[in-house]
Amino acid sequence: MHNSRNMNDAGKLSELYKVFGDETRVKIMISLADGEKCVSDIAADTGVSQSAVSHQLKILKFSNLVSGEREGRLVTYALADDHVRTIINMGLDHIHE
Amino acid sequence: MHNSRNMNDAGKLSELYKVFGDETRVKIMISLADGEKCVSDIAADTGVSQSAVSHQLKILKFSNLVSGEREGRLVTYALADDHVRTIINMGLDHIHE
DNA sequence: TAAATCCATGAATACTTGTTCATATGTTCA
DNA sequence: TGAACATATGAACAAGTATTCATGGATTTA
Repeated sequence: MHNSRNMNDAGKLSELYKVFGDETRVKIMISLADGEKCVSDIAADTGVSQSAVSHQLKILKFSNLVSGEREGRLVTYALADDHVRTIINMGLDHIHE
Repeated sequence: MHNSRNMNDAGKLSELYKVFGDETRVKIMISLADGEKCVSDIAADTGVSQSAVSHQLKILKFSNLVSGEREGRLVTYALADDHVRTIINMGLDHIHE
């Protein structure tokens, strides 16, 4: 017997976790957990090309996991809220146990 | 500057979340959060074909997110531990906020 | 043992998605 | 305004993966 509330949740939940399911995006979020950074610094920190970082930042921003703000010719990105940090940290705990 | 510990973590972390990033697998885990079930009951509960359920259960078991045990001609699956339940519930909290 | 039931699995297909490459847009400064 | 720098973006390509279909393997029971 289907539970439509849960089934609906399953779709939303998988969409959320799908965003965390990419190494580049996780690298970006771990990098930002250190503090806000501009795109080129993220690229340097993660070893991912500027273009790839920019593409992934767009996805992260659309998913409300990071926020971006232009400051001059730089655009500074930051984790959207502590929830993101919590999800990352909980995963790290799971891995390290 | 790369931090090899974090970069390594990023890979493991994304692998973990990737497993949660599929609607069918989330449906299965939500179904199992209700209690252990055999494959055909999971299929009925989620509306996913027996074959697809079986394929995904294999992935979930390999990832140590569920455990399976044959009992006669049935095979009963259950969530591996409370950690899985926690990850699911945390995601649900995030979605419902 | 034969039939029925339950589950697993391999192959094929279709779909999604992440990266690269080239280039466009936006911003500062000389 | 032109040059240089920072970021964004579209197209194309490649890689990964979830489902279906058909079938094989395992277990019970008549």
